[in-house]
Amino acid sequence: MKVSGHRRITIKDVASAAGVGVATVSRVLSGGSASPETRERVLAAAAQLDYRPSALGRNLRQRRTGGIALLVPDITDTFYGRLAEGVLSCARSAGEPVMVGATGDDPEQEAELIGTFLEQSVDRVIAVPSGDADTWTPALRAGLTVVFAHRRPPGRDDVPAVLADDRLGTRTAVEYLAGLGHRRIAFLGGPGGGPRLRAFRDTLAALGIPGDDELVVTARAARDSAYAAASGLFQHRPDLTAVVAGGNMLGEAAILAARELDLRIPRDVSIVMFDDVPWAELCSPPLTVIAQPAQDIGYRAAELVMRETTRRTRDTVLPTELLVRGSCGPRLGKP
Amino acid sequence: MKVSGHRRITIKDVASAAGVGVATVSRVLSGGSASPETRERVLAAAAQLDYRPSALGRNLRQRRTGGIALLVPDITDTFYGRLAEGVLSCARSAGEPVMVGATGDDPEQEAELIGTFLEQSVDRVIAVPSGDADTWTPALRAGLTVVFAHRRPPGRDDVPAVLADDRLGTRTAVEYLAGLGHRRIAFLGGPGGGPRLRAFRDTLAALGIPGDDELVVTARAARDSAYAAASGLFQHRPDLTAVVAGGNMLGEAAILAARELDLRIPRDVSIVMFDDVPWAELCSPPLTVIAQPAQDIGYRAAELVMRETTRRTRDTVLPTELLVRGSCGPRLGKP
DNA sequence: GACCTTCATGGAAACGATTCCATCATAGTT
DNA sequence: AACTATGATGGAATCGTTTCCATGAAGGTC
Repeated sequence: MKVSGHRRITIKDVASAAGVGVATVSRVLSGGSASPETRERVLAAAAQLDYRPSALGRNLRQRRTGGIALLVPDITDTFYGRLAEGVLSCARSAGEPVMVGATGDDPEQEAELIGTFLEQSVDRVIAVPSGDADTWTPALRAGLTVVFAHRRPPGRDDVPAVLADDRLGTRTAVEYLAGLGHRRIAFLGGPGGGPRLRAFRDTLAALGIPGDDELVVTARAARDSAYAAASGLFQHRPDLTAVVAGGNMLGEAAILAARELDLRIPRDVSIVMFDDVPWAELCSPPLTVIAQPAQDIGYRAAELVMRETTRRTRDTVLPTELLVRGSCGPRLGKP
Repeated sequence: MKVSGHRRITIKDVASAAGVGVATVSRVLSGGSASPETRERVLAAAAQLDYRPSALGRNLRQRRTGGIALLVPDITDTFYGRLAEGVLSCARSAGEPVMVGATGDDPEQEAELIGTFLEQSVDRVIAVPSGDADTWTPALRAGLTVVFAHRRPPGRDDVPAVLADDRLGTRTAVEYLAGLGHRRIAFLGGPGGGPRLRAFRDTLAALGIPGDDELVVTARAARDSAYAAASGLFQHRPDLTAVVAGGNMLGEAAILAARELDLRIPRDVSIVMFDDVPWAELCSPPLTVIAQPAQDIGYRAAELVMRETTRRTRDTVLPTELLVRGSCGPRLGKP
């Protein structure tokens, strides 16, 4: 007695319903050659039975899943949310499923997630990497196609990346602040902010403003760490007049910390934040930001990883834009 | 000549390296019985070869993937971001991969994504549903375990859900506003806001405040639709003195629209928003909100869907909390 | 010593697709 | 008419696991 409840309908069922062999069904369904008449019969049978090919069987045979994995530090961060949306929308149009993992900016968790993906025979990964170059060696050796988004581990130049133009973005921001008369400009960075930090220092140097390592602070990924870093910065260096925040969580922390210490924006301190977020306009004053095309980064990365011909591709660098709103003002005379 | 580049290491390799049969290897690795001595040999061989069982083979044989799929309207929305984070963190501790899909609040896309998941033999789905009860019939008939999060399609009471206490949250907010003297209170809702809207009307009725259908507006999921709805509300009904926004995007739209029309908050109009977001404190005035445990909703839903015994479970309802900040004030005399 | 139970073990059959290859019919060429 | 080229077709192998089942050894009981 068969429980006829919900046995999955397989290609065999379709084959016998259409009175043909399984090979023929497979061929028809994947666009191979078949006589018009047979094709008709097969399609009718498939439709009638509501047949859905099992990805499991296909993947095993082809030893690939076609699936895309996405690794971000924190899906809660709107920047990564937008990036993910870009990936999702590109994958959707290709009908491919996307696995998402959050690493918490922890190389160990990242490695673990890569392991999971490898086990699942995922064959394409888009990652905002947290680990170093070695973390990615196993993945590459296993032959999966990797594209980095938003940043890359130092030294992993054999993997293509889709990046915002951090260098120019930072320079524009610093030049803008310098143009307003600021000299004591702080940089509040997060994990993986190397290129921005370098650009920050280079720009200061180019402008003839002496560097000052105490004006550079790096926070860990968490919100409280960002707040602590910002607060410490303001307290230790009351002479600073401007801050460049290297991400929306850092900007948020800077505003909160400034408010806590009764520093008015932009009168007492000017703030430029990386990443345009919806609430930047809601803030008072509205925040001057360096907008990054987060969604586009995700979309391009997905396109790239699906092309599969990623060996030796030049990096894709997308433009940023300084949106001047109200959080920066001229340096007022603190003698 | 073997290209020894990167052929995947299979259970056969381990078996022959350990000098045992494949069945024994499988048994050892999945905790079956084996003599201590054999177990040792197998484990050693597996470790030495860096063997990773292929999920493909296992899944096919077992006709299940163990994977979890997550369906949200918009991964860009921080509420869903936090919800996703909850799901991800629960799944991570179980070592299970998570597929994520964004429906854009479109039943058609939702149905399509469900189809993709079915094809992938996903067997657990957590969804913030957009479609109606029928959209979910195919999924259920195919035997997959579904848990709804945040809301449920009307009439789908056979599927367990993890929800915030919308009813009480709404009531608390409306009572708070009424306590401040407000009588013309508007409700700005989004897709799937049925329960909240009902609670809104019920509470008004209980307080003896006459309902007014023109004070209830429903927007589509997109940002511009939210803005249009909010703006229209303020323009058509200059007599309203308070707004309950049914989500963070709607709250954002309300603030923007109010500002555009030179309505001051809370002097001219009081605003309570569903969902506590980081920027609520950054706003000026800081926003009074009804906080929802978004991450917890996701986590609980994941726990539930992994228990698999979801048939006939009571809904999980999590508490909300009114956080009074500065966006609500007493009704000022407009005679 | 005969018998039964218990246990470790490995061969082989699934799982559901794709794809190689042999077969056969048909049409085209000489 | 014989032969070849072409194209449709289905059987069977394959992918990497798990799991059923048969086998045989070891140990216990009468």
